[in-house]
Amino acid sequence: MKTNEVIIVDDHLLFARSLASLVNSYDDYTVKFTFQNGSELVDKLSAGMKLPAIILLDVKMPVMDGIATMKWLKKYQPEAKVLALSMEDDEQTILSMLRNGAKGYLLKDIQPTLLKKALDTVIDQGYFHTEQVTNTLMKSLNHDNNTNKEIQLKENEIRFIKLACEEKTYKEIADEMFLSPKTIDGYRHHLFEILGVKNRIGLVMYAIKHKIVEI
Amino acid sequence: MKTNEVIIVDDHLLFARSLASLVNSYDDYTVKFTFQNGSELVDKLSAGMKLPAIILLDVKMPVMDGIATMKWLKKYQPEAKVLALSMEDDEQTILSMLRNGAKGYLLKDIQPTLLKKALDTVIDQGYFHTEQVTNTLMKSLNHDNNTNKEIQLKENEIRFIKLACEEKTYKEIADEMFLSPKTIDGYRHHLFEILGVKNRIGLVMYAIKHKIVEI
DNA sequence: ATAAAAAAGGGGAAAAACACCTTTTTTAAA
DNA sequence: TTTAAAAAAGGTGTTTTTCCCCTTTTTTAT
Repeated sequence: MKTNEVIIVDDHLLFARSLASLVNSYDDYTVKFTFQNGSELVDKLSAGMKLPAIILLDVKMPVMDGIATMKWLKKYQPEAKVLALSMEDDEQTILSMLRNGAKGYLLKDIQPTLLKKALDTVIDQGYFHTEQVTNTLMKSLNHDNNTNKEIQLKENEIRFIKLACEEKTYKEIADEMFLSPKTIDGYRHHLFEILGVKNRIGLVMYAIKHKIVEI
Repeated sequence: MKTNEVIIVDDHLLFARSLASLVNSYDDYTVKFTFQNGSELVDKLSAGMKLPAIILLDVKMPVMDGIATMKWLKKYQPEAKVLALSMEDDEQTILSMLRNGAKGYLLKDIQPTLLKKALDTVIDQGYFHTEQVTNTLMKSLNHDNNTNKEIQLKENEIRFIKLACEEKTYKEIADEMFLSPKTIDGYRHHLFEILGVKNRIGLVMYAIKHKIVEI
């Protein structure tokens, strides 16, 4: 039987190493490499490394995270079969990974046997989704409003949001951004509208939920 | 050579299982149990199970998290040797675990070989601390102010903070808590003072940092 | 060239922040 | 067990910030 090559990308070395030994214990899978972040993977692929059968990709990583990695893969290696593997179970993250082509999304609290099944199913059918993740997605689809549709924020808007999460007045933010307070007021108003929030508190909560600011 | 019993407490089954096989590969350590949360551990200890040589305890868990578990152990099983094992690297969490008696705090991105060293050192010397964690603690000690000293919030203050993280006016919060807006203003003022924040934004950020509100 | 957006601004209402000040309730100590 | 101190709750009013509506100018893109 031919063995399927697996690459693990996870900054938690302890986990990555442990996971590797688990995967290696399956006799039709072999871990070829473990990388600590997306950019190590991208470097190797850019240097001509051939795609493995499956990439197990963590979402939350420093340097180049799961979503950034998926975006790169979607563009330059769309054939890559990626299983996202993460403890982040928020809609936004899951949606983002799947939108960018992940073949499945496993939460790290799954039963170990499920990993084997996921690997097999991705090899056979090209995708694998747990009930848990499917439920999350369904919930998000039936969400009263459309919290979906990726909102693309401008550079200045992001700068503004970050400052709005600090204990600053809009006047101070305006000074720091070398803009008129009225322009800041415009940013504020526009963001309230497109993000569907009512006040600065809502803006801050949005920023945190969507990881625009790190806590 | 006698083998040291280890118990792993971690809700991420995949990780727990993988970690167990890693620990079992050391010939002087044996994983006796893996539990999914603190309360499973507490149940077994309450039922008379004897303490293992070392407990590897995750911090972020549903049901009964690491800090709650440490508090229980401190009270009822102060002899327990616990190594906290977590990806949370924020001061507050680390401090809280160590204050409650953890013998060490390992971040999940450590080199796998360091785990063995940590286990050995805890057995031999009773504690083990990485440079990384020591640095975090030092930084917190030298922190301009005293962000330390666990602040004990009252029930009503916590209720208020949670509502303050929603897009509500103080008037609405007062109504919801059946209190005068002026009492709410008192809470606000008092919290600003004891938490060292300047405005409601600061309060919200504090609440999130200290996990008073879930996001 | 023209439309769309970003930036800047005026004026005003509402909410938040702040400053004192009073009464009641709880807690701790004499 | 009274008394002092501290915490909780409420009152009135001022200043500052936030929020909202609407207009003009400047920049950007088609």
